[in-house]
Amino acid sequence: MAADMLLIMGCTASGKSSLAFSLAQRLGGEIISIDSMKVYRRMDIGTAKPSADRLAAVKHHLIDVVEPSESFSMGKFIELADKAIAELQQAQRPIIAAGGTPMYIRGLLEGIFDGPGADAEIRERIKMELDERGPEAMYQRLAEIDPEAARKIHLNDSRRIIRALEVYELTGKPISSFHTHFRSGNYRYPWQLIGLRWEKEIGNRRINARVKKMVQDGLVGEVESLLAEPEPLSEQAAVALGYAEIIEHLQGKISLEDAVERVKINSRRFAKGQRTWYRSFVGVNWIDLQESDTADSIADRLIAESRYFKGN
RNA sequence: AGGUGAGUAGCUCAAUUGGCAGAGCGUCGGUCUCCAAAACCGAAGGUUGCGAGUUCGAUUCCCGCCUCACCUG
Repeated sequence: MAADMLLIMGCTASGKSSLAFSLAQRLGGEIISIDSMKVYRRMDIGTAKPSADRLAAVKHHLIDVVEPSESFSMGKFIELADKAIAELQQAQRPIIAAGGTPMYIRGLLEGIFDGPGADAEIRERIKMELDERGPEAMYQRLAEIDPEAARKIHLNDSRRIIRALEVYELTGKPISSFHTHFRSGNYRYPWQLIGLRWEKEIGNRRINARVKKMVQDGLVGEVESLLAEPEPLSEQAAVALGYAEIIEHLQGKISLEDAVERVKINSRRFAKGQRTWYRSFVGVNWIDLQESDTADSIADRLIAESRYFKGN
């Protein structure tokens, strides 16, 4: 019988990581992080990475896999996650995937289209052309080569226009011809999907408390030392929540107080986006959390409900 | 106490010579297939501090009051 596969989703600061840790300990499993920012080394405090103790106690995959100066993508994530899953399945070990990057979750669940990955060089060139000639011209070009994609992409959405043109340049085929599955509800692995959710007011309070603690734990110092590294931060790492705002502060653009406030607001916005994504996932068992709940108590409860753990 | 300035959306502020009260941010909803903690789209939200006056019509002009900030004593 295949090993258990659990996937935990939830908004930022909902307690996913702690639950994953408790479950992994109890089940003797390993954790796969589904997080576009915890992949960066030395970005620990602001990404709410598990503590060194926890990382030592339970094997975590997809954490600290790239330098802050490197770029990362959903494609790389899926490649690495698939590899880790294959190894764990081979070893018959329970897999607990947990994380809050919704698009990565979707990609892990349903896969991405079988086409070309990101090409920074081409992307950069198209972007320059867009800046020069304006979005209308690029949108017009897209409409000619791929009317279907043009219908779905807004004129102002230059990010997706660029990506569509990039794929066309790389393959000679419209990006819409690659789009097949995604949001199909057909999952590539037999996951048990678990969602953690708080009443919104409580969730916001948890976010504020977490941000406050990050600052107390030395977020500013962490950002300072990242900026002092010889290699500059990659575009992605530099826009990470909690980092972008502190960078602005360190550049003298805003006060620390304002920066921290922005981190809170942006975290709330992020949580809102996560909620929107999660509504579209099929088959999630949502747990409505109470303030008396702890990661351990929920883990115990889940394990007691044997429906989640056929394999043990 | 006197002087000056300001009170307009949850917040910061716009609104030609009086002429349908707007923006940014936030909030809410949505999109999302190799940058996604990104990017983009949409919506709601106002007794213009209170009261009276002039006027066809007042956020705008006149009068009184309240609140806040700064200055002077």
